[in-house]
Amino acid sequence: MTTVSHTFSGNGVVNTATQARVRAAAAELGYHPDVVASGLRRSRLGVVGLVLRPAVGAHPEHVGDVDYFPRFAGAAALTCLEHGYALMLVADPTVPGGSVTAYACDGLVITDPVADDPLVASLRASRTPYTLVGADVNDPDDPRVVDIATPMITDRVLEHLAEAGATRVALVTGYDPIEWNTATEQRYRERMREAGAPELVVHAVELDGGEAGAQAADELLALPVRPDGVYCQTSDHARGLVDRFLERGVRVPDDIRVICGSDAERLRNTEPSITSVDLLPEPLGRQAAAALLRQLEPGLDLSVPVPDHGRIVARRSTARPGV
Amino acid sequence: MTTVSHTFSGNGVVNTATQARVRAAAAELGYHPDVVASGLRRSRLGVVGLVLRPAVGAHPEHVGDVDYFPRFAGAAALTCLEHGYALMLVADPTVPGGSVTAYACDGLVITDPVADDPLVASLRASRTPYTLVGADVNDPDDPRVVDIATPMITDRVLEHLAEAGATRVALVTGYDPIEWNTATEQRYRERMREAGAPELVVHAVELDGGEAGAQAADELLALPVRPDGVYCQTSDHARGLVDRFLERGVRVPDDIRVICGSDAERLRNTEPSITSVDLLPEPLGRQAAAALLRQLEPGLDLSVPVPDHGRIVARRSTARPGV
DNA sequence: CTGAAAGCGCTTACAG
DNA sequence: CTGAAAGCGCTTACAG
Repeated sequence: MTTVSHTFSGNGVVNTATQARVRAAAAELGYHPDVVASGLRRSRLGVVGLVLRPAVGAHPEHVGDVDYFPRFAGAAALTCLEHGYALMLVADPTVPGGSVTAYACDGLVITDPVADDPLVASLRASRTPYTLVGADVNDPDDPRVVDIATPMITDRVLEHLAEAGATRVALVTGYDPIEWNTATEQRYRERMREAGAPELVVHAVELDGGEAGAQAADELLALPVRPDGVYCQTSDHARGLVDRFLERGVRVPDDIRVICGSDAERLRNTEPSITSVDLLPEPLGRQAAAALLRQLEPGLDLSVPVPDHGRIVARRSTARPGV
Repeated sequence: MTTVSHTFSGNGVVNTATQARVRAAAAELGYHPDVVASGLRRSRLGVVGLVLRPAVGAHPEHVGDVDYFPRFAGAAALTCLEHGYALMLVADPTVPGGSVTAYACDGLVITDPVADDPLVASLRASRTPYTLVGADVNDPDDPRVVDIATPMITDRVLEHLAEAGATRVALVTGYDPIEWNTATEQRYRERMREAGAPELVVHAVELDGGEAGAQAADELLALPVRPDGVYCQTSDHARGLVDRFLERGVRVPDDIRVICGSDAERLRNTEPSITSVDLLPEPLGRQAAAALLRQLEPGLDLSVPVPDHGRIVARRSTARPGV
């Protein structure tokens, strides 16, 4: 048994000829080592977990912006596979009654952790390696965070709107307490204050985003100073918002320019098409996986490109009027 | 121990009050059942594996059409999570020296199995549940296949080219022995024979697709009868093919119409943009995951929409000349 | 309803 | 270099 174990794990010293005999016998018998038993014994399964926050287990229909998630996961998976790890997409184990599979992973990548994330607390307590994509807003100094550059992206968006001719810009953001929401709002308010402009912020619930976006449109149109530019973070909201504007006879982009914070299919082939930020999830996914693998195996040679953040895809909804 | 095991697994009978005490104690201690140990004992981990064929382990840079894979995996993952399973992206365990993690899964989904796939043979031998996406071309009657409707898609593509004015259509296909390649070629040849048209087939290697596509363009231009329409399956090939056409002064679509068999980012924002088939991987992913989950738990209530196959996204490269 | 005991298939010192 | 043995944390009949 020792010999077989050693030849497959590469741990002990085994005569090459013996190794060959072992492998030949294994092939003949269809034997291969049991990863689960080995994982139990060594407390190491060769699996990286990915949990998507917030709310994937709870509301599977709402995976943030649906175009973002598969691109992120795909890139992370390839990075893992290249280094002998599998990537497992797991449900949040802290939701009551939920699957606890996540705890089987050697480490976890968590996208968009919520404030005081209970899962992060639990991982810390059990000393499980983890990497966050976007910071816990109540713990901005955790070093195990992949930067998503929210303030810089906010700046770029506001500049783009200004160049498109907007002078009074509103923000439509969500309620989930994740960096993407809170840091965007914070930066937006800073910039408005610096410019002496009014801070026009509307919050929209994440669930049923189309309807929530329409309501946000109504709220914006009811403001004493009507905005002529809107930064709307999620694509569900942006879609509902623009449709409601049009219903009510408000022209996009002529009366109000709209930019969405996360690119998605539903922004492309519509009238008008909606400008958005491509968050470039692939390099982020590679980055996050690499950061975790480095914790799992400090010796690993992992060079991944440092991502650029937030490329703006200009579409009709921010074209200069008359263009 | 029995009591704790039973309260967490729901297997035996435990007094509700006792259950509450067990859970309270567990919460206080930070205890949760070890999925790996339980998996070892029960030979069931609660994990569905997904292996992407061909060649992901071997050539990670070449994941077929890169837009297809994450969309498929994302949809499959959501279906699994909704039913308490995790989805694990695993490397092919039959490649020598590769990770053997795939065998830890309760069942596997395999996309684009190659002819006489050794992994499929090994799963059959070990009676591991599996679902194939696209048939093994040497075993077309395996019932555990999710249909990818290659002949129907081929028909639609040829009709689209005909409507765009093409009268001599060539096919650029790959070498991998997967249904998508072989069934496309077979159907194409049938249709050409029926129409009394020449069968113009060029094979291009999958690796380094841009260069291979350029070479395919040269081959097509060297034919005695030059085609005026091309069905090019992969987006790498299509991109290289069209670029070479343009370099050599052949106009697309005026001289040759081009349609690509798999939609991808790189076909959209180029001059000319390239018409393609959106293979609608999301419903396929849901379908495949559901088929596997049904094998794992026959009682499961799984209703997934039956997918439509292959929606053609018309772009510039098949516009009627002069339009 | 709850303890004691065997065993899932490995890994890893430890003798031979 | 190769067997025998304990133990990873569960599950599951089996007594109490």
